[in-house]
Amino acid sequence: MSSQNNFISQEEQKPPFSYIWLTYMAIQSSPEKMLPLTEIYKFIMEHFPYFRQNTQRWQNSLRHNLSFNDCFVRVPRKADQPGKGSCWAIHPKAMCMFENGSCLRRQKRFKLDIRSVANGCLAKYKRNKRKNININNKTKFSLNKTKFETNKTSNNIYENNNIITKQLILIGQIIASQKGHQHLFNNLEENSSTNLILENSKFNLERKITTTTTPPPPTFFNNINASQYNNFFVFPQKEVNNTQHLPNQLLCLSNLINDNHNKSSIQSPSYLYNNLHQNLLNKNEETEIIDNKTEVNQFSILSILGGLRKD
DNA sequence: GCCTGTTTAGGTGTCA
DNA sequence: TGACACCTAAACAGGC
Repeated sequence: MSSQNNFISQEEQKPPFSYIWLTYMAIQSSPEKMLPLTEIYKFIMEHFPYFRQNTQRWQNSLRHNLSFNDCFVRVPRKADQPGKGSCWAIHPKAMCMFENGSCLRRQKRFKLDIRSVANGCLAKYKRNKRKNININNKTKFSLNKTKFETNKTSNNIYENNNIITKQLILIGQIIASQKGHQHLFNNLEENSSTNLILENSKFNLERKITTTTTPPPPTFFNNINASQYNNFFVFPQKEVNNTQHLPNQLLCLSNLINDNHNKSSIQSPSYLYNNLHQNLLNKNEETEIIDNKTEVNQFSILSILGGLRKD
């Protein structure tokens, strides 16, 4: 066999990187560590000639990876940034995954429980709708029992779970309401909260809800000019009017957004984040923050805000 | 109609 | 060998 036959050009040889890694490299190459989809495409095609062909195929896969993997988070595009769609960033907690892992296969997939609960509810609904399955609301959105071992002996765990379960339900409700499926969650808390609480006990035990100090300024927002987000976010009015069911984190968030909305003042993510924390600390109820990790709070808020974007 | 984003489904390869 | 990460195709929705 001739050496010529063995030669594989750059266009023919697939780079030894998974789509997750390629996306990671693209995002990390940007000054703000976030890129819109088109820029991610552009980076990959510029650096890897293999991807200049069959663009439809790999771009579909790449979009699938962005949506499917929790290590990627969607953040709103700046007001002065042209183009469609959002920017994509790496979840800070997922960074370690790229530091010492294989570029082809990670040791473990990065997964956010909250998002998967909310998305799982909607996915389940859509799937059943497509199959014309009529399911009783009482059981439709319970969590997977095999995922969380139950511990029914501790009253404290039960109480903590009640708070977190409400948050999970609410996040699901908010996301669902944005997509017109709010009615499906109307009776969820009354009918299945006990199951949810028990099923979540291990989940919450691991999180070890603890007191927090004021976090350092979020580095993620350092490059964001607050004025670019003027009047950007709004909270669903029906949730604001129903405050007795709002957990503290979301209640404060809702108040901040709507107060500022009425005053036509700026509601930048960094403003909301900092004031949200301050409000919680003032109320001395920081133990109810769903996750005391600074980065997670930033991205939880951004994630929620992304769903509430007012165009 | 195209682009972006979400989700499902089925397949392959790798690892413990 | 099963679990899981990853790839691919495709359907679909919503926005522009």
